[in-house]
Amino acid sequence: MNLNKTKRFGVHLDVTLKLIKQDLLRRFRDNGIDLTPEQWTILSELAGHDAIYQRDLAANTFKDAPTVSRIIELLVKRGYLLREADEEDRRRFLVSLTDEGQKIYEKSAPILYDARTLGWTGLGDKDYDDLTRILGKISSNITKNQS
Amino acid sequence: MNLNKTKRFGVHLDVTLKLIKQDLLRRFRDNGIDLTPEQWTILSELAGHDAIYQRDLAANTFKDAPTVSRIIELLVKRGYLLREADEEDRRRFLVSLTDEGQKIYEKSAPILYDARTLGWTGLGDKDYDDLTRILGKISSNITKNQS
DNA sequence: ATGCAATAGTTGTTTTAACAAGTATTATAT
DNA sequence: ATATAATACTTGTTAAAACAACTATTGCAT
Repeated sequence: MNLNKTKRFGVHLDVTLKLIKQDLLRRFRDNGIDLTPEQWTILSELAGHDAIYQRDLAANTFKDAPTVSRIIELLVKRGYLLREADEEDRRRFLVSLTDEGQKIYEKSAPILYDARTLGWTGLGDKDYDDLTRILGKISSNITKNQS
Repeated sequence: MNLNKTKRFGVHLDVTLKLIKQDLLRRFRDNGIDLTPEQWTILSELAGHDAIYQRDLAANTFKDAPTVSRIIELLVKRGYLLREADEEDRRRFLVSLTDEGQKIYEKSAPILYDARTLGWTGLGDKDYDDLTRILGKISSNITKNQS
């Protein structure tokens, strides 16, 4: 029951993630790209594929349905995404990149590259393995306990 | 310029932190505690001290002034915090826990303990050192580059 | 001593996220 | 075959965060 003896991993993650997102947002802005990190996540998920169901977009990006719905709505409004009803199941919507969306994705890719490269300076493959292992363990500890 | 060769550490942090916050929120809710993780951060920062300036609360929790202002407003409304003007400098406000605030903090502490303990299951001191070192390095990489 | 800059905090707007509740469509059970 | 359940998505509400713009107070320069 002594809180001081527990590992305060949440705070560390919170602070670092905040910095990462602020940094990326600033880099986008400085390069005339009007995208948030979250919007970029959706674009990058679509960049590899032809068209994706909103459902799968949500699952792949670990966002919930309402959040994905609103991000898509916003990106459609800006001309980056196309949303069309599925023929076979009219509950579903297929989402894909427009030419504009592809263009902005390609423009943003080198910025992501720079941000990641700089953020990872002084760290190696072993560190990445450790980080993903530890974060994966925390995640599975939480999700396994919930079911 | 090849994005695939960079380390995608941001996504991992994002997903894990989301799970941690969802888990904590659910635990609070299940125990009849109406607090968000962010509100808890403010309470816990105050728990050790007599009274703190909003300015320092913001710095210590890595939140910006408007965010802290609104969280405090909310917690004052619920009777957990006291906000009073500083005598010497009337721009400043001193924030402190009320008895109710102290009570809810003490009620939430064991929940934090449980959440942290479970989240860290199967991980050790060396892992914690690695995690904090890696996250600290990423943070300093970003902040040093900005100045 | 006055003007100007700096500091502390608030307010407005937008985005993301969580949650609850809603609609529309499809699947399933009896 | 029809009622019910499940699925896909939307809408409303609240909170947190980022940013810009604002008020009020204090510090500083000349």
